[in-house]
Amino acid sequence: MSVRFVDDYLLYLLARASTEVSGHFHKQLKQHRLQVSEWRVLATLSDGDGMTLGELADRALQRQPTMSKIIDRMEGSGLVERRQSESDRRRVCVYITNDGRNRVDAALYDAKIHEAEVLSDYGEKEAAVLKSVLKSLIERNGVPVNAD
Amino acid sequence: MSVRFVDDYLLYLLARASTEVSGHFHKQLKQHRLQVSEWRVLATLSDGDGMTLGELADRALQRQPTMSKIIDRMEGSGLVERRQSESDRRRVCVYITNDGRNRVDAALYDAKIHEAEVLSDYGEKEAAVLKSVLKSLIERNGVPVNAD
DNA sequence: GAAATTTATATGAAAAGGAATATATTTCTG
DNA sequence: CAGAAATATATTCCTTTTCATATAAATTTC
Repeated sequence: MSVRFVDDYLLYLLARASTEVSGHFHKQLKQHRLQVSEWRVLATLSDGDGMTLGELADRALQRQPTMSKIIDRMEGSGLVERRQSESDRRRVCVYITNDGRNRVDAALYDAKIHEAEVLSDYGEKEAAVLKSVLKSLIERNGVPVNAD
Repeated sequence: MSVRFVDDYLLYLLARASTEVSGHFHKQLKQHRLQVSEWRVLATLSDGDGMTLGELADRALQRQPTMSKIIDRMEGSGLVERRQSESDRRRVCVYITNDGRNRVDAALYDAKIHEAEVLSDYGEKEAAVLKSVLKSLIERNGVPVNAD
């Protein structure tokens, strides 16, 4: 019973764990009529409005041109709105609308429950260690995201 | 300095860690002229040919119709080939060609170096714990993948 | 301070992905 | 064993993403 390469390969384990764990929640998102990318935008904005489009792209794990189009759609469906920055007119900041706020609040509620369910398989300390290792992987391998 | 929701949200940490850690390697893949999905197919097949298209889709984190198209492309570029199963003619098994084998071997070489680099930030024990937690997340949240 | 460079976002064409469904084969049921 | 149900893959149509590049504003350089 040999172990396949991928079954012990870190990048695969990360990708697969992310996919599997997210799977259930992504189904719930459909009940909120939210796409995964829309959810990520709203969740990212949920506790800090007015982020630039570029920063939003980084945080929501999308490329900049993709984010432009995601915001196009979300603006069209009334979830967010663009406002040009006054200090730097190249920049476009994105804000949640009241509608968007209501939608994301409902989804956030489910997200927290789901996360608690996933983590209920582990002890409190174990969960903390998992998160902290993930954060360190992000820090050490990612582009720094503006440490303010 | 409040902590944003997403910055401590397990699903986000998983997705982000996966994206960031894989980022560097995915750039290397370009030098091998391999797409991420192609790499995943080849890596999955690399130590066990002749998997059905459906099983391959599960393991390579793709949906079945998507995998049909990926295999179309890869067959076109000579990386793999389809063979109909004799015992069950609905099934299509996928095999690496010699060309595909050479390409994946080169990429596997880089993958192992890259993984070692990422893990070099951690102790041997710490790395083992990380992988084992990821495996348990996969097991507990995923559809069982045929425990043979 | 004008030209060159850099930075931020948008756009267009092409590739890839997704949902629903068609097709073919096998298995189950009475 | 015939018909129904289930399973495996392919296909169609449509949406989303990507790559390359355009546009516009700010910053740097001389």
